[in-house]
Formats: sequence, structure tokens, C-alpha cells
Amino acid sequence: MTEENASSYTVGKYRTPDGAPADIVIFTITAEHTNRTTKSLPKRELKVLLIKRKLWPFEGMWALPGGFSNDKESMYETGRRELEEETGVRDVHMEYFNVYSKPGRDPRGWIISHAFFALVHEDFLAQRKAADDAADVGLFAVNELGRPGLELAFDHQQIIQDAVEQIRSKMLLTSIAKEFLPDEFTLSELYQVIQTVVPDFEEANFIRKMKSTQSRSGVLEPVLDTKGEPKKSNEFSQRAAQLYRFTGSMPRLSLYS
Amino acid sequence: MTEENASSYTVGKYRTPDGAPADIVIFTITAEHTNRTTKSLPKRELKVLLIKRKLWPFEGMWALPGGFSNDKESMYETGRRELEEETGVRDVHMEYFNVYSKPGRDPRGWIISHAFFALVHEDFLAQRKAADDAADVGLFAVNELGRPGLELAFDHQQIIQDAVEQIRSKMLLTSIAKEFLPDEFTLSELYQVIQTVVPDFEEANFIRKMKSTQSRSGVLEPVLDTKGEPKKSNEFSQRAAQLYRFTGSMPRLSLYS
DNA sequence: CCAATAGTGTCTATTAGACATTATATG
DNA sequence: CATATAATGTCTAATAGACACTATTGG
Repeated sequence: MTEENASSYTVGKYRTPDGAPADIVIFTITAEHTNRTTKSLPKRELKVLLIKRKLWPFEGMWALPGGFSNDKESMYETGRRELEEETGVRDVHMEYFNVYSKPGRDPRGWIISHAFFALVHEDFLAQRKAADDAADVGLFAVNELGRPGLELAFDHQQIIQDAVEQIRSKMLLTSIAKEFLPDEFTLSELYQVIQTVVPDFEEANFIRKMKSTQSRSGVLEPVLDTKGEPKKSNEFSQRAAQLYRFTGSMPRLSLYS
Repeated sequence: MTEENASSYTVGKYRTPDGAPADIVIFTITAEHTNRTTKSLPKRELKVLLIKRKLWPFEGMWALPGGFSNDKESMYETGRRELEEETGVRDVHMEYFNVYSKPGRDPRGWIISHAFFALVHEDFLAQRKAADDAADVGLFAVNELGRPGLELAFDHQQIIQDAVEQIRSKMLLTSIAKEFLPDEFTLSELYQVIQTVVPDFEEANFIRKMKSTQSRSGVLEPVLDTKGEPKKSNEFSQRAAQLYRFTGSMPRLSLYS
């Protein structure tokens, strides 16, 4: 508290919070190459990075990575710092999405938790997992969380569920799909990533729509090679597929237009 | 802090926040009936409710209504409580949208502010303004904020700007327009409310689109009277206009469908 | 009959949606 | 030549977008 004018200021007789942490739901999409006989798309799964707690409370249980903020940084900076400490990655997509403050949520006292989600390439996390004590870091499929035998510390189950809802919504409304993709990708990869996050997403004429639709266009553009010819990839198929990239422009979606 | 196991617990030697308030951006749309010779639509304007501070810091300046959370309530409950204390209204739309924690943002110390926006009918606020010391409560057009002579306390200018962005986005993606409308409304009223919040929204064939579009339909439905006939209103026009209501169902918007 | 809102007519180009069909290249 | 992905063909109904036009009724 600064000194100036503090004479007439009457706070200080009230209880203040015991801490304000940032907790981070780190999402990644794992890709498992199953079919070895023919080229094929990998099997993808949406996963969350958790850390096994070493200290009271909830000692030995899995929890979100995170840590307390201090008075020299904003909550966003706390999130960034913790994200880097836990995964070693910077410059990835991280977004604040909610605050968790229900009385009793943390046995240590009055702890107001600020939740972020981050979207990270699988490759980045692989390093981390290998580097440290691997037993204390785990990647869990979103669907298997909360099952018997895998209860999480604090209200982290709820936080993760809320985060999943957030990225499901944003996956369809924004271009965050690119956080899970290389710069240049095929439409099947994109489709697969969308479906991995939003399981009931289904679009029969996906390829055609993404190519044609002038209104929706501007979101994606086909990649050309140095000679100006369409650039293709046959990484996932015998027949080469056109590569696309996100343009950065975003149409304004609306109920009323 | 609970006592159990606290022996091995090492927090307490760090500085803790000096307070965690909820601040609320209360939006309303005012309607001014200008034309007295003929029936016409009112002139609408998006406004924010502010309160003149009586105490240090920023004494005498306009600020968002809000107040400190306590350890017996969640931040959302703090928001609800403050909203009711300031305006007397309950059961209105209120949503959390961001946290403000930049060091130095509050001269009283380390104060982490949690920002909500609320959408309230003009009528509700009119009561409040009449009841209390009217000089301390003001409704300000969003556009006139930040002008010379109307600087706001703390970082509240920024908070309001962020809130405006939020409701602009949500106005087009969700049915929050209904928070500013009566249960039954004409399409012109709806169109006007959208434009009041999102000034560059323009849709030439708005009426036709809202009627036809089967895909988008399900959002609105025409109101029928007790005889099953289309219910119309000529409140704003000579020729009676069909009344509509929101159905509650929401199509899933998507970049990719 | 004017003003102000509430619609409808009409036209073309584009899109949606469902399904069938063809294309490519590698093991 | 089977397989897995990558498209295109085809058809109908619906929609978008622009602009002109008609409808209603109190004052």
C-alpha cells in the first residue's frame, strides 16, 4: 500500500485473499500413426497436461500446472511465467477465460484462481516430458478425466471442463485451429483437428466449401510454390493434396446476416 | 486458513493481495422519442452507468460501480451483490469477462479487479437514479467517455472499452439483444438495438432474412395472438408490424460450415 | 397526401446438401 | 489392384445481394 493519503483510507480491517494463482489448462493434440502399410492420416486426440502434486493439499493427485501471482506482475504475466516454467514454451497461444473463487475451493484458505488455457504443439511438450521427472507430468485424454481412479485436485475437473467448452466454441468461431497445425496443411488435416476438438462436427462437403465459398473465403488460401504453381503434399495420401494456410483475415460471423 | 496440515505448508511468507473487487460495467440502451408528429422509432443510445467517487483515491471522479469480495462469497456473487446494491435490480443478464491486475493500477495497493458486464433495461435504472442522490449516478454514452474533461478513475476506461468489445461480439453471436428488448418486439426494434451496439452493422434485407432463412430460423419466431392469428403492433408505425420473440434455440455458427 | 415504417417483387449469382463418381500413387 | 485420401460431377432447393416497388394509416 502506498503511503500517500492512506490516513483517510479505511481498508485493511477486512480480511484479504490468501493468494491469487494462475492455473493453466495446457491442451495439445497427439497424433498417432497407426496404419503402417499405406499412407494415412494419424489418429488424433485432445489431451491436457497435468502435474502430480507433491505437497499438501491433494498430495499425490493430478492437478493443473499453475502458481501464485506476485505484486510485480499482472495475472497474464503470471500465466505466461508458469506456462514457461512448466513446459519450457513461449510464444504459444494462451488465453484467460475464467476466475474460480467459490469459498472452500482450496483448503489453504481464501484462494482466488485465475484460469487460462494454452494450445501447444505436441512436439514442444514431448521435450519437457523427457527432460524432467516423467512420472510427475502426464498427458491425459480429455475424455478419460474424471473417471473413477482419476479424480483431480481442487476444482480442476470443473476448470478443465470449462476450458474444453471454451476451445470447442473458439475452434469453430476463430482460427485457433492453426495452433494445432503446421503453417501449411491439407484440408483433411484441418478437418481432423476440428473434429478432434469438436467431436460432433461434421461437414460432408468440407473440401468443396473451403475452396468455393467466397464469403467464407479469405480465411484460408491455397499455398503456391516458388513457380506460382499450387503446392501439394502427399504426406498423408497417395494422391497429393493441396496445401492451405490461414490468411489472418476473419469474417464477422453473425446470427443476423 | 484451515489448521489441518498447515504445519508443512509454506505459504504465508509471501505478500498476498490487498483486495479482490468486482467491478461492473452496467449497460443500458436509452430510447428518446423525438418525432412527435408521426409515429416513429425512438433514437437509441448505448450508455454506461457510472458513480462519482466520494473517497480517495480518484475522489470526485467517475468510476465503475463495484466493491470488494469477501471470503464468504464467490466473485460472481460479489458481482451480483454489487449490481443489486447499485441499481436495485436482480435477475438481469450479468457476465464475467476479464481480470485487471496490472501492478500500480490501484494506489491502494495490490488490488486485483474482476470485471463483469450487465445488461439492464433503461426503466430499471431510471428508478435508481431518481431514488438516490442523482448527482452521484450518471449514464454516459459510450462514445463520449474518455473525452477531455471526462477521464475515469483507475483503469476503468480500459475496462469499459473491453466490455464494449465483448458485447459487440456477443450481440452478433448470441441472443443478448433480448436483454435490451421487450419479450415481443418488431424486427425494426431488433435491428435498431443491434445497430445501437454495433454501429457498423448493416443488413439491407434484414426483415426478409429473419423471416425466410430456415437455417438461421429457430432463433426468432413470430408471435401469434390467442386466436392463432399473427400478432402485430403499430406502436412505432402506421402500418402494423409483426411481433417476434426469441425462441431460446441457438444455431451453432461456424467458420467451417 | 405526406411521412414513416413495413414489408414484397424480381432478378442473377452463389451456396447448401445429398450422393455418386473419378483421380492418384504406393505397397 | 486394393487402399486411403483427394477431390469433382450432378442435381435441386435455398439463399444472398441489390434495387425497385407496393402497403398501411394517423395526422
